[in-house]
Amino acid sequence: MLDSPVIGTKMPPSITFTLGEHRYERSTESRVVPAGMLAFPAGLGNAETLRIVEGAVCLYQQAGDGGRRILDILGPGHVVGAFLTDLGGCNVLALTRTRLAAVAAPEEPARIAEATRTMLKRAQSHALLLRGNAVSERVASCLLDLERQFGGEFGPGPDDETTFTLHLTRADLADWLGLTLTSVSRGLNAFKRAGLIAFDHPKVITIRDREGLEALASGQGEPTRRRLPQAASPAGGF
Amino acid sequence: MLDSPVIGTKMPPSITFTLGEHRYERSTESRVVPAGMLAFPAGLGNAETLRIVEGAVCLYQQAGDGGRRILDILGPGHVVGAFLTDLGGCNVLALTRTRLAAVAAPEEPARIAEATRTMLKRAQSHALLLRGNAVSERVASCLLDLERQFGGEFGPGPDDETTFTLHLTRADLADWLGLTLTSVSRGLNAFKRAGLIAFDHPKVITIRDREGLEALASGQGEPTRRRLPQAASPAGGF
DNA sequence: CGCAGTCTTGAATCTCCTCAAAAGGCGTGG
DNA sequence: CCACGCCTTTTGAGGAGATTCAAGACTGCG
Repeated sequence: MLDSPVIGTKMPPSITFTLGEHRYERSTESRVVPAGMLAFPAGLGNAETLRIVEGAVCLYQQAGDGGRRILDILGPGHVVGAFLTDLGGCNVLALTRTRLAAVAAPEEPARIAEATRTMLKRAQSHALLLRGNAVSERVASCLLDLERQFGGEFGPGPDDETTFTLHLTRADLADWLGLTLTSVSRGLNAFKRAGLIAFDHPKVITIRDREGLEALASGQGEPTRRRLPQAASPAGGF
Repeated sequence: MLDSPVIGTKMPPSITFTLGEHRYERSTESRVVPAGMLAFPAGLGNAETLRIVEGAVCLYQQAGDGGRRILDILGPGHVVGAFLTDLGGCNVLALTRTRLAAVAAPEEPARIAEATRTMLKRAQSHALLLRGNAVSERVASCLLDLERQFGGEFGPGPDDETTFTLHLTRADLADWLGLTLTSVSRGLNAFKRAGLIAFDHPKVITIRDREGLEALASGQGEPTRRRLPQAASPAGGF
């Protein structure tokens, strides 16, 4: 298991303790959660609102048949808390070693309101993405989102290329995007062959042609399976 | 165009005025918007927060190519306002003659916060619906949602059947559900043949077998095209 | 080194979409 | 009142894309 060293040099004194089989680290300012662990385990102060400082989490629902249903992937800057998990019986799972900072009490209500708006917008965008888009559009869109969230990790490379770590498996990606594992893999490799992205290790992605991906993500690409009907009636009457 | 008579007998004195080519009706307590008209036209006091008293509206984005992208359908009880439309450049369109009541100033912030949470939950549910479900599941789920929202119109019929008015065209439904017009029509008629629903007029739907629809909506029905991959890794690791 | 999990790739099937045409409903005007 | 046109809805046939099933390659770990 991870040794949970304190990252950075100016961290306040922290305490490390064990809950179940996992070790948590906590201080007055931030908390570190190892990969694969819930960010809000029972007994850790569930009511807290936390801001992701580094790492990645996924917001998911536990389906009845044991499968996960990933609602969103959140990186640094996003605010999570009971206001999210209470909404639909969701969980917040750390996809990698994630550091979270408590949101100060005086500004907590405003942060929660802002985060709720942000999540609503993301959920609407995601619904639109899933509404009628082909594999290539879904994969392109999610790559761009993940790049925006995690692209700062290694800094920009030559020729405006960005490399980031994919914290999800192909199966997770498929779950999030409403596709199958094989379709995601095919999509990623098609992009790779087309020179839009590059990857040697399946979890380290380099964006090589952002404009090309954006064109695909917005449905401007070659006319693949468009599920959009012709424009609706001008005045949706009865 | 409609004559905009005041519905009900205990309405407060109202004023009627014309904006563009449409006639609006307004009072200190409520406002009536005809079908096909925006609920927040410029010049009508955009900043107001309104609660739907009766009728139906759709929340949609105007796509670049002129098509609509319907995000949600909202019936009585839902709260709409600038907090929604500002989020993603959306519009709120009345699908039928709709009466809206202003939310009183003292309780407005709380209502907005509550409505934002409600809309987030709806958006997440919708994304999950669109994430991996077949035509029958999408149509069944949306019928149940519309029944919950508009089923009180005619009251329950015999044998627990509920009849409601479908304020949307098949094209609108297809847009909302990420399908095509023909697929929606096929789905509805398949349900009709199966005895799950009934309709003579295409806009007046009777729910005849709610449990059957619920089984379909939750994916418990006959194993149609399930896009769910096998359960993800237990600890989503790297 | 072997194992378990992940990722890639191939072939066949199936669902849904596209294109197309006909039927039904509604308002307008004769 | 009926005929006409427009829009909506229904239904059919064919094809494209994604899924399913299945096998093999790769990675990381014990």
